[in-house]
Amino acid sequence: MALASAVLHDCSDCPIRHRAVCARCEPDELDALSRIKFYKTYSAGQIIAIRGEPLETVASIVSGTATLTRSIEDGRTQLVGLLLPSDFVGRPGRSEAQYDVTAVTDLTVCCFHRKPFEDLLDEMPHVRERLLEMALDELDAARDWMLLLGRKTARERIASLLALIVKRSIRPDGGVLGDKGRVELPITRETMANYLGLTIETVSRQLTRLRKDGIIQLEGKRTILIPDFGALLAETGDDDDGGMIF
Amino acid sequence: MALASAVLHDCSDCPIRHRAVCARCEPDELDALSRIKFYKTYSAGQIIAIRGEPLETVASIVSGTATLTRSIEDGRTQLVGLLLPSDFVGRPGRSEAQYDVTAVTDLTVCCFHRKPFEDLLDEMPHVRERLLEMALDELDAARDWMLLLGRKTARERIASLLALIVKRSIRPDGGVLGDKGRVELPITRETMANYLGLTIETVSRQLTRLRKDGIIQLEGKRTILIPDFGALLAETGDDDDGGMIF
DNA sequence: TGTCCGGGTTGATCTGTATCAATGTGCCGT
DNA sequence: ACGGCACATTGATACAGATCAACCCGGACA
Repeated sequence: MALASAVLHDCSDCPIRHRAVCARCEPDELDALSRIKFYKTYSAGQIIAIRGEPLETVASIVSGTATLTRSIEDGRTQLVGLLLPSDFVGRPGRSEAQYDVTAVTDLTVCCFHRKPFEDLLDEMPHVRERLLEMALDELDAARDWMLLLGRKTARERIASLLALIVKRSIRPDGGVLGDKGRVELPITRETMANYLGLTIETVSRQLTRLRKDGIIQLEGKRTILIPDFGALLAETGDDDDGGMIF
Repeated sequence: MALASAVLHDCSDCPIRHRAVCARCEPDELDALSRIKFYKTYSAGQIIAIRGEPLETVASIVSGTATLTRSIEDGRTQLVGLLLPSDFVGRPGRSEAQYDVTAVTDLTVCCFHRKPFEDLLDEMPHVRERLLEMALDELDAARDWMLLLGRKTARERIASLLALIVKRSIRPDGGVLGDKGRVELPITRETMANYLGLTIETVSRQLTRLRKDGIIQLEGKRTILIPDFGALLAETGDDDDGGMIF
């Protein structure tokens, strides 16, 4: 298969590398995708989709951050997915949003209408194969998060989240976004709390504790320096490094 | 496509209906599957796979219950999946177990060696399509569970688990396993606790509270009667009924 | 028939995190 | 330069659920 050695391949003129859609595509397939794709932008805080309401598009995140949330009427909210550039959102075969989707920063997405996208899937079996791999990766990530939510302490949760964001900042090609050891948090304390199943006060307290213990340094509210990534990993409660090599 | 009207189709002589593998298969495809399948049995408590160790098979649960767990060295354990008859376990393309898999009752599984199964996948695109649907369903379930683990109270968690087991006891063809309103718990209090992110003591206490409040009746340790399923659902903390119709 | 043992329940107490409340901080618009 | 506001930190207290501990129950087995 041509292009197979490149794990990810740019989607024609897409400024980012779609993890699912464009990997392993032939040039004519990229053309076919290009004909049905279109871009959309959202501003920070904007609601993209609401659970239960019609959603007739699927999309790749081009830039910015979005969240998937589930919540109960009394206001309790749980973040169930963090969408970063190259992530895919939307489910082939389903015409209603299953989660609330919100832009937490300014956001650009590359969209496809669901129906023509599904038609293309039938012509490009490797895209469906790739979607299956991604879905299984997401499932593994969700189950890791279940361990975090069910059994980890507040401190371990914070450390795990920071480690996750660092790992996600490292591109699959090995390049690093930004300085090594400096993490730009793409989310507020409230979003962190909703991801971790904690309150913002507990998030804040544990961040200061980690700072006082020398595990992290805070540079402003949103930038975190990690002098020793191994020390951070040791705080996550995980046995292993989650498959990272250093 | 023949057999499409039957949502599930028996895999040749399999005593159960595989949700993924055999749905929508043509007779010759069922034959091909039959040639590479084999059965295995485990006794209650037996370990089937260990995270990180080689696992060269995928399988469907025929009868009995198994669990997927993740745990940390200090003993904290989180159940990340409950495997009931017709569930699929194992990941195409991966040769190591990602979770600990344990039989909690006597168990029969229908196995396929990974490699020939993957080869068949390439010849039967609808099986991969079905696997994608299942993976996405599992992902939705995992995310629902994240809401439970992150934000629900102990009482809501117990009610949610009971509701889940009731729902899973209802076959997709509409038939009900066992009496309506009578649930046979396939798992111990410890397993329940590990699924719900609680301790066994809390599980026990909340079950007695639900009993005293008339939501459930306990008949022995493992059998639960639910006089009013709606009342149970009202205790789960969920807005809706999860797509069930009554 | 006794006792052993895994699983379950119940009680007393402890503790990590939530809750309630006050204060700090940076940024934007005017 | 100055409110005003959203976001964040810090402190005091409350409480749900964990922990520690005792006891119960029923089945296996000598």
